[in-house]
Amino acid sequence: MPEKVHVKFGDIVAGQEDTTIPDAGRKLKLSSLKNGVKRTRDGSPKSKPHAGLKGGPEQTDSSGTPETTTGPTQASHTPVGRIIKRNGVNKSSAKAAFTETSSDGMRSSQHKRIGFGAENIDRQKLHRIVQQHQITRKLLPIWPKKEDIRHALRENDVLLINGETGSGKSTQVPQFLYTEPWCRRQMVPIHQDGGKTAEVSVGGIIAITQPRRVAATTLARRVASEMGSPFSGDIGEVGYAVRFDSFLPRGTKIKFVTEGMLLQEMLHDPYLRKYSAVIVDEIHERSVDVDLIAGFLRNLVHGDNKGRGGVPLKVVIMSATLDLRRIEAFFAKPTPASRYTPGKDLRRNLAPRLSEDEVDGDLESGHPKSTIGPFAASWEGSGDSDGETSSGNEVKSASAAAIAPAKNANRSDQSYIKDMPNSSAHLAEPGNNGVAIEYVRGRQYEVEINYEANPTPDYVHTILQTVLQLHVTEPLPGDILVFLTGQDEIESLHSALSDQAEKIGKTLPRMKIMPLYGALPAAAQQEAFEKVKEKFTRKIVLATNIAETSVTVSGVRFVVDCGKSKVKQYRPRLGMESLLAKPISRVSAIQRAGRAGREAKGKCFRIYTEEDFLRLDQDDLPEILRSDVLEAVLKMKSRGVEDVTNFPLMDSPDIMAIQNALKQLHIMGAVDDEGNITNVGRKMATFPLPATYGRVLIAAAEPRSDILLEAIDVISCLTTDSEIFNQPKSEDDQETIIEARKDLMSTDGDIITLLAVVGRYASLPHADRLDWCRQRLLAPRALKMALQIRQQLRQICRQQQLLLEISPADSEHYEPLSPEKVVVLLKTFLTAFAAKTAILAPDGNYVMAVGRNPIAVHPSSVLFGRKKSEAIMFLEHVFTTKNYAKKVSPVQADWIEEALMI
DNA sequence: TATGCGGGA
Repeated sequence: MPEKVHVKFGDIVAGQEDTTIPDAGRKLKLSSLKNGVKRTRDGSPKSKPHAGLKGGPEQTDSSGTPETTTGPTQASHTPVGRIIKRNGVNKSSAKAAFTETSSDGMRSSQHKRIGFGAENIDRQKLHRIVQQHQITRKLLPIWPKKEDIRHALRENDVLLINGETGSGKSTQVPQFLYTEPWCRRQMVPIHQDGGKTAEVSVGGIIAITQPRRVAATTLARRVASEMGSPFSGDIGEVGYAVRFDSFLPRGTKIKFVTEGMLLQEMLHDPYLRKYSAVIVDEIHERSVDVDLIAGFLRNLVHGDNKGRGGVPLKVVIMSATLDLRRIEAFFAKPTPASRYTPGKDLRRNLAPRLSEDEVDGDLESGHPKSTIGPFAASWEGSGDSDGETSSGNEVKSASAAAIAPAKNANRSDQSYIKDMPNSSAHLAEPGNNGVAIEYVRGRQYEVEINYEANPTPDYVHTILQTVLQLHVTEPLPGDILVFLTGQDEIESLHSALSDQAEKIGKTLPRMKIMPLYGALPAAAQQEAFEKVKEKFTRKIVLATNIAETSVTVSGVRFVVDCGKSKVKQYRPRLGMESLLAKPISRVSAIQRAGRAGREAKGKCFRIYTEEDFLRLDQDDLPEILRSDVLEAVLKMKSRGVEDVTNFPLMDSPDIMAIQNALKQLHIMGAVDDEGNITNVGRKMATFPLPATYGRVLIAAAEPRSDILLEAIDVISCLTTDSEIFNQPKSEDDQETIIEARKDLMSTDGDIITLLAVVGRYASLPHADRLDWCRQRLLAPRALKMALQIRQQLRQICRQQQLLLEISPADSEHYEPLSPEKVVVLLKTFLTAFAAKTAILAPDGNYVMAVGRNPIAVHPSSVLFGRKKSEAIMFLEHVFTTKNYAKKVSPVQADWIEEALMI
């Protein structure tokens, strides 16, 4: 057997660090304290009976329903302290809940319960729960950093925290900070237009952003429990806000939000006056939204804060990977030595990407093999390699971090750091740039890394062998998680493994093979995440990237990594996106391997060579460099950015991509000839929709069209996160589906078909809807969501005065759209999609009206395989095996001409 | 003529 190399995950990540950590200066900055206006303090909490901890052992009050609100008004605009009326109980009698603060968060969280004054029983139970939490909280790696983190933010406005998985940063950092003096709500004078001055409330809440809804809600619940703050009722200190769902009790001090939700709030509150601090969690995932948030926060920190009455906004950036230097440079106080020029100084240094051939290469043997890796040096350099015992306090002090890199021999990592722009300038003046940094070790069991000896020609086949070998040789417990690129690979490996499973001897455990990808129904996904119930059975999860970042797949001790994933890539020249399998980044490979060490020691099998690994890019390309930036540009413009090319972004898109976006926005009437945002553009941005769909709604509301309700119906269907039409898996399925949906599929294309589906569905009594869906093999959950979105969009349209106050209820008589109205609706879509059209060429293929690229109707369209019309409009297109048009409708060539003229 | 990596408002 080949030699194995034992690598601890923290070590790999930590090993990339090769420089000293600037120590936060010890000078006390008084400015932020001086500004502090005396706190409005209400020491007499109004007590009102309410429920105990939701989910707790005893729920004493059954009268209160969960305080979870629905609908956009409350979700996005509810100011804290607003009186929310529910269950017919007016809660206005309760006074503003300002909590006692003390220098010790623990003590205060125990005695300051608001609303529990009269209920000794509740108070005692909560007290016990909080005490129990204290024991586990103190064991978290981040706990000993508590005072350092508080200190850092008293002296600096920006703090970067590098906290690995399991460090406890997401739950603990807000709790460390909410009792800080700078976190108090203040009434400050703000000068307004016309020379008037108004008293405005600033601060009092800490926002913490999450990339995913599930993270925002579950973290809020967890933190509420740790603080003894109720998760139902009208008073509490911890809340959350995600689309369609928010819980914001009066007295909220810590608020978990999705990134998109914070951006939405910035439309109405560009200075984030509600907040004393914004904590950006998981910034390393680098979504477009988080990049925009980082830019806005940088402006708020370094720009004028007159809009906040001079009250500084504290910013905490948290990341699980160590590429903090660029972020530090980004947030550093502008000085002559380190002037930040958007899109120039921070160009990322990318290693050339491996081509498909280089990664696959050719190969004879498919046997897993291990080699000595470059990461043998451990974080501390010695000891502490036992994962079982290392789950205690593993806090990395800043000074120790300076030692570790010397032991790390990886040249490629070092050169990556060395070439990092701006790094040396800032390291020369530690602690002087207004940015503090803390490093916290994570909790991660040891994971042994194995590589292929030689490149594999067919990794699905090699993975099959590897999985079978693992199953035969490794004892239970120990589930296997396989990373593949897409549904097709998952299905083919699934069937190959199933064939083999039947041949396996009775003495071996059974194999429970579970696919896991986004298009699967939620229940099937959930099953893959859960522990396997059957005895003497090994779970083998075949997953896409979905398993890399979201919820932990429990039970996994073995990871098999194909080394690739499908990535979206925008091509500014063609104005379209492709979706192709590409080699993953090193960070991503490390993340995948880490999935084996969440519960115990684990092993990772990389189905590529170590040389391949070393040639991978360090980081993934951030999404903003891979996407059509039309959305991002509109978001900037609508939030007050006049010159988008000078907006500070950690990574600036290609200038051509920005120009394309501006051009498109101009065609849609979202920006005027000078590039300033128009009223149409502002309205577009208020919709929780792609900009194009927002444009369609505005066009639909015009009197000459008068087709807004229908457009809302269609767009509601288009923006559900799961497909309404379950896709056939076999040819037999295909036949039955066509038969079952005969009454719905329209020759007028996918738009009209969706309109018919949601119209029919909504007209049914609730009791009949499920059966109706089943008979037609439609996804009931998706349709339910469509109606929810429809409701939200109708409400926004009413607010925007696009829709009259009265609008039909859900249940109504369904009537198919008249042929005249069909034309109107399709032409309405053309106002935003004129460029996404194709004309039938003489050879019988479609070519795009703009650019003349060939394009084919995607098999998921109702128009697939039907007689071709003279032209088509499509709402989506993607380049995979070839250029495909999705969500297709037949149009006339002269309609396109007309639309392009305007 | 033959098919959708993953998030989010």
